[in-house]
Amino acid sequence: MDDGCRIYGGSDHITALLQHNNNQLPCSSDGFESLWFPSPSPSFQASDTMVDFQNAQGRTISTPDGPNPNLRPRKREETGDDGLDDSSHQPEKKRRLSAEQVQSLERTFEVENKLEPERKVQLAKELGLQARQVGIWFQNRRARYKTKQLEKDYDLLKANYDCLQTHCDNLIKENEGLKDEVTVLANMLKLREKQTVNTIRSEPPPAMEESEDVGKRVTMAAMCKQEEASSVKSDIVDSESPHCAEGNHSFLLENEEPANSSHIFEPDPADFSQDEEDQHLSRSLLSPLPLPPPPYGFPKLEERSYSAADLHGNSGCIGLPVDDHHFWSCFAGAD
DNA sequence: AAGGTCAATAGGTAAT
DNA sequence: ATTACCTATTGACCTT
Repeated sequence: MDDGCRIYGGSDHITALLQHNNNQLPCSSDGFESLWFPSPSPSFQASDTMVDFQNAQGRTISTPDGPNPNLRPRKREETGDDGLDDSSHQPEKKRRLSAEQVQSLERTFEVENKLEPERKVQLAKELGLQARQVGIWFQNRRARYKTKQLEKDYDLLKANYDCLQTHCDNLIKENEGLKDEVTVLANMLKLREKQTVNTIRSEPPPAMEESEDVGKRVTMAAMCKQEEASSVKSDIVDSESPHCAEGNHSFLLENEEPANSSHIFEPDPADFSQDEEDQHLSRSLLSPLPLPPPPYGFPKLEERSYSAADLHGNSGCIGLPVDDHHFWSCFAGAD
């Protein structure tokens, strides 16, 4: 917002009105119903924390909040347009609220981050402030809280991202290791096949006729092929099972019996449970994470439901469905 | 003097 | 149209 926005078209009019016609005050029907002018108020507890906008005219106008000795006229109840040009009176002096006032406001904010109009007026009376000041304080306080919360959310998301990144890297490494293992085992099988063929060739059966001999050889070669195929297949399957980590590949190399497919594909309860685990993990990793809304679409305070507990920092899984809390709980340490 | 904090302002939006 | 709220911003004050 540049200074150009601060050229008050309406306020110039009002200022001129005040300066040139002391007895003509803006009435409430023109949208300036909250206008008032400073004057000492018996009920007001003077405080050096108050903003002092002593008006030169020293006039008073009644408002729903009563005469305000501190503040410049405003168009709207809480944050509306200013009714006066700054250049028309003394320079504004901002004063901070006293520690007691802030303390009380903070206490109230912990209970209710938004105030009912009646409560606002009551609190203002208690603290010797204008209701509008209380409203502005709550407004700014909500903004501060939201900023802080955004920072927290960002830190949490970043920690979650880093965690997932690490997990992903580990999986990639593990996958590469398993691929290497498959390659090594496949090469070993090829070597073994060659050795088998050489053995058959070097030991021809003595009492076998030529045609019978050829037939046998073809059959044996076929069996070898079948064995090779089964072994490789089972190896790949097993590499994805827990047996892989237990080093059971040696079974395939040491066992002289042909590969038994019924054994290889025998359903193993452990495999099932592992599959379920893997599938669950895959779902967790592949499905879109239940991320909180992006910053540009940050939910309104009402939507976020700023409860008292929330205000105390219990919002570890902000915006997440309850079901997702289990998943996110693995990052609990990140907070 | 620079940078941070905070009360206050300006303008926009949604609900009524 | 009014109202309450939000966001961005200003400007006074304070701390370093």
